[in-house]
Formats: sequence, structure tokens, C-alpha cells
Amino acid sequence: MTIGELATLCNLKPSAIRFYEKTGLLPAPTRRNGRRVYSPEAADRLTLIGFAKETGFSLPEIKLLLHGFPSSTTAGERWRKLATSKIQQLEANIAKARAMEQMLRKIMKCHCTTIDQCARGLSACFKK
Amino acid sequence: MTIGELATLCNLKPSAIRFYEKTGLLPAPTRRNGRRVYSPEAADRLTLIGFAKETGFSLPEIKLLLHGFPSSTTAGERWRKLATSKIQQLEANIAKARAMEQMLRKIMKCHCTTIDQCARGLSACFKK
DNA sequence: CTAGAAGTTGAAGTTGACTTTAAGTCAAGG
DNA sequence: CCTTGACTTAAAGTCAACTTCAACTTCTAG
Repeated sequence: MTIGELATLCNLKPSAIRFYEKTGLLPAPTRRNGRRVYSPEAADRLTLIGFAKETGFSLPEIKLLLHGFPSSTTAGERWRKLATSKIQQLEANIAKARAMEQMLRKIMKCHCTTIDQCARGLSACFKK
Repeated sequence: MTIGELATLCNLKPSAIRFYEKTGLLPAPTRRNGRRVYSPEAADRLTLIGFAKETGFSLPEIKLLLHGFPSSTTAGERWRKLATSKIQQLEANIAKARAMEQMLRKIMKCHCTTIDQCARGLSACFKK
């Protein structure tokens, strides 16, 4: 697969793929006459990266999750710690998203055009 | 309340509050000797803004949700449309977060240090 | 064989959301 | 009265995550 094909397949621009390679998220593929040639697994990797991004991971975090921490005796443990904290973050995000959704639904039930008009007291739900 | 007090109360820097004011997210407060003086409602507004940010709204989107669309006969309807699409986005985000969480949990059950070691085939879950 | 589409590089530019800086004003405590 | 710290502004700086540019090479169709 060429970089262009991989890009269209994953809804990315070639520049993004080169950027991920340069920053170490994506392994450098083999080359044919100087050009990158990708195997289908590259698409799996990019799918995973995209998914992680959409769930709130930064690129450095994704790098850690993908490659594990730099080798050390406690590497596995540290990966585990990162994953555990990320799971907690994900659950917090889910809770927040649900609360926001509830708020929007409530506001939609009345007939205002702004939140200020009818969200008085509603923001109390979010204290803390 | 001074800008500094409001900032500590909402875990923000004064500069962020001034920035929100400049970009129209926060109404300009009254002034005493040139200095901003805030009423407690300002904190509610900031809490709401923070919440929206954390659930994936951009500042321009938050502005729209707060102030409604610029006045026009269809303003209310457009607000409604925006809110509806945002609710859908929130639900999609919740689903993604759940899938990501499941994936992390699965990977944690085996004893690898990287995702590549044991996530083979797992990314199939995400092929939408 | 040649035009043009797609690939290559490093470096510079973009966007969103702030933060920092510079240069100054105001106010409360010792 | 004077210092110290919080406030004011506009303008410039920062950071992440890419994108665009310039200059060049290489593949592909006619």
C-alpha cells in the first residue's frame, strides 16, 4: 500500500501519517525506491491511534500505551498504572458526558433560545 | 469578588477569565476604579463553561450554546439543532469511551507491556 | 518519451486556547 | 509615605497536532 492509499483508507492526510512516523507512533515502513510501502497492519495501528485520540489520549500517551514504557524492570507495572488511571479518566468522562446530555435534554424541553434564560440553578448539578 | 478570587474559586488563571470575556463567553462585569468586580453568578457561568469544555465543546460552540444564535426568526430552531447534534456526539463519545475502557481492561488481564504484543485482532472491534 | 500525479525532505506556517510580558495604575499595611 | 502585591492593557509567545511550502524525484498513462 502507498502512503496515499493508507491515508484514504484511514481518513487521514499523508502528512499526518508521516508526522506519526516521525514522532514514533507508527513504525517506519519498508521503502521501495525511497517511497514508503505499508502492510495492512499499518491500518490497524492507525485505527487504534485514531480511537485513542477520540477518547482523549494525547499523542505522547498513545505512544506510551503502544510501546510500553522504556525498558526497565518495572515497565509492566508502570504500563498498568497508566492504563488504570486512564480507565478512571474514561469513567469520569462518561459520567460528565451523561450529565451534559441530561442538561441539554432538559433545556430543550422548555422553549428558550439561550442557556442563561433557563439554566438558572441547573449548574448546581455540576458543583464538584 | 475580584478576578483573582474568582479565578482561585474556579481553578482558572485570571488571564483565562479575561480571555473568556474578550471572546464573548463571559459578560463584561462592572468595574470599580478600572478593576473587574464579579457577582457570584459569574462562577456559575464559569463552571458551566468548564463542564462544556470537558465534554468536548469548543469555545465557539459554547458561545453558541450560551447566547443562542444571533437573533433571527429561526434562532431557537437552530439552537435546538445544535443541541440535538451535540447530544448525538455525546452518545457517540460515551460509546467510544466504553469500548476503549473494555479494551484496556482486556489488555490488562494478560501480562504484556505493549499493546502490539496482545492487541492483535482486538482492533477489529473498532472497525466501524 | 513525456506530462502530470503522487512521493520525498526539512522547515516554516496554522489553529485553538490560553499564558506571558511589558509597562503602567491602584490600594492596603507598616 | 512608601513599598508590595494585585490589577489594567495590548501584543507577543507557547503548545499540540498537524498542514503547507519549496524544491526535488519517481511512477503511470497516453
